[in-house]
Amino acid sequence: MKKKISINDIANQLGISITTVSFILNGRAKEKRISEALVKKVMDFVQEVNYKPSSLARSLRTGKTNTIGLLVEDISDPFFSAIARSIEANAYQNGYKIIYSSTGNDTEKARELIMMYRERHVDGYIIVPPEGIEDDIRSLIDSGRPVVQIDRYATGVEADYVVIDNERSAYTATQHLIDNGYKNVAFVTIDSKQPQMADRLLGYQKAIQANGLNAVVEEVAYESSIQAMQQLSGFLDKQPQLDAILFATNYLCVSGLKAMAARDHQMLQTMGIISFDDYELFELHTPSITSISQPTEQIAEHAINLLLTRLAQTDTDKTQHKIELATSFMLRRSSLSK
Amino acid sequence: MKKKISINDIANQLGISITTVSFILNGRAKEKRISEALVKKVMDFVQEVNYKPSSLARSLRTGKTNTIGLLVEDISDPFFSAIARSIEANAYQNGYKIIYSSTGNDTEKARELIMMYRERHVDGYIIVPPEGIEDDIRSLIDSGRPVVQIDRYATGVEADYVVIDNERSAYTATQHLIDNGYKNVAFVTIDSKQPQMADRLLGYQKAIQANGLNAVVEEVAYESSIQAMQQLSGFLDKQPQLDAILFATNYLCVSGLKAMAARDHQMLQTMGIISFDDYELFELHTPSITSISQPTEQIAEHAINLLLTRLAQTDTDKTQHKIELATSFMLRRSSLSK
DNA sequence: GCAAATATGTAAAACGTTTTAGCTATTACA
DNA sequence: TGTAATAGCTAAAACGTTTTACATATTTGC
Repeated sequence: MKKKISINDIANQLGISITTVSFILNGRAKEKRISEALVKKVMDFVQEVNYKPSSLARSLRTGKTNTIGLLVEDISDPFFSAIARSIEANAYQNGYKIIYSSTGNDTEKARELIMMYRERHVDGYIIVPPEGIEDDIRSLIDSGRPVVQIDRYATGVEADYVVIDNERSAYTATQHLIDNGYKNVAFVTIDSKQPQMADRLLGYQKAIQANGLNAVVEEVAYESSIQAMQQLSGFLDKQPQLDAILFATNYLCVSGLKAMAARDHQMLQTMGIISFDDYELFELHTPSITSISQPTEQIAEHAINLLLTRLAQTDTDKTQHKIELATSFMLRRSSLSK
Repeated sequence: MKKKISINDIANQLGISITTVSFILNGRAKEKRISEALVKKVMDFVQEVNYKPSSLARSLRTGKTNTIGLLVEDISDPFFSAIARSIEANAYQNGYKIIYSSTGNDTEKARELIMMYRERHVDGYIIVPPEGIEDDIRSLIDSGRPVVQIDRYATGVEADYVVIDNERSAYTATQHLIDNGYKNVAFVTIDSKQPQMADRLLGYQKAIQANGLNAVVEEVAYESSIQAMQQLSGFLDKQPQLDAILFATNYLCVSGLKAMAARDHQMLQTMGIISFDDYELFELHTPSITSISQPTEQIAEHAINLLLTRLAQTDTDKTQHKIELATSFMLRRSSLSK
């Protein structure tokens, strides 16, 4: 348990000033005209004693922590963990570390977490914003801390975001079902008014309307898989005419699949099913499930790039960057027609 | 973009010393006999200006960052992300933040990450150790930094760990297959000599031997799902006598399922299948797949508790804590008998 | 031979806390 | 009245960096 060595120790042992050591360590030797000989001497010594600067002290002085705060809804959700993985890889390549948390889509928790991140002097934020977090995000922006939102965005806040084309994706999927002969297409979503869900609903509605069909929308107050499954089971009972369902999220679809499997295995074969968010399960399921796949790597890449750009520029550019990515349609089930 | 306020500003504005403010903020007012009146005055002021102490400065002074470094193999793996989620929840309740990374089971990357964590003065470590990381972990322990390993452990290192009873789980699963009439049970694993895999193999071998059967072991050099699927497809070709397979990890099983589905759908119905690590997919798969489910919350809870205990005690207790948890057998497939 | 330019380096402040050691005024006690 | 105890508060060092502003010696140009 040897004592940690500091820049001071180095300076003392070498009989030079800590300023010199600092300059050398920060690669400003040429600029500061430090002799090659001294540079070598210091570097060798640093190597020998395996000195590592304290990022704490450095951060205190410079005001930069090289840390990015990542706030997702649930890190154990495959969609978010895939994004987290990509963000992490990108960030590390650029010398940034990630500190993450799950909000559980709870506004109060998210608010607390943002406060914690602030106290820790996180340099930038990547946030999946829950409802009601608008002011907190605005406050971050106003105090010069860059924020990039992903998956959805807080309305009325001029923070960058990268999302997918929800309305078009939902429209295309619905139209696809209709084109394949389904006439009673339902939309199963969660009870959220956030834009990503609103847009999906809108896309569905427009497609239904364009084809002169009847819209059937079921909002699930998702708490647990079991509870959702029960609600959906009841829904299926009440709407026996349905021949297809578009699910707004992958976990809703999973609950739906469970509900159908539990009540009537035949239904799984005949029902037209499409889900938002791809999932390994959908590929292997019998029958396999067509899905709207989100480009997680692209989302992560755009988000981190936006953030790094903001972090690099000193002047606070006020123009908001809005990125809307296309989804890819994972057409699986050849049985996707009547 | 108002200036950040410091303890100094408070002291100045109130005409008192920063020492006093610090004592009050740290709840040491009574102990230090600060008058109630002054305490209130300071507290009110702090509230009013919404002062938040800089954790950086505090950490620099105290040497504690209240941060835990989490190093898993891959945060986007459902098993690890579930653990991460539980660890996160527990840590936050105790005032700790998590900073995480994925090693990809790459020793060099893990080594770098540990160095970064060190530089950042992470208080404690929770690590899924790759092979060859023994010295680095030992070095952490020797310098008084607590480390808890999960899922597996570096051999010959006296660091706490929490794992599952791999040998027994594999034995039980193998025996279960045999009890149900399967006679040619293979074990599909990855090409790793790490203890968790070695123990699974051992459990399988002992069960096979106890029943006087022949062991068939396939080691997959897992790189991608596709590549694993191809290798397994070849394996199935070469071993037509097989009637059951025990998979050492869930992703191997998924690759196996894909391989079987691609070549011969009938095989899926007749083959006895059990996989390590439960996965939502296994429940919904047709037929559903029996699995050995790891208690992720328990693993997380034990890990964080071990770590917090170490962090709390000042004396460096050298006794190593080894926790081995039981798995639960998710018996799914009623067809799990010939 | 002397001013200016250049080469090589350093002292000290600052970042925002915590904590040790101590100071002054009042009260208690005999 | 003199001394000890207590109540209430504070000065200053320390944590480990970065950075501004300057110091000293050497070389160059003429």
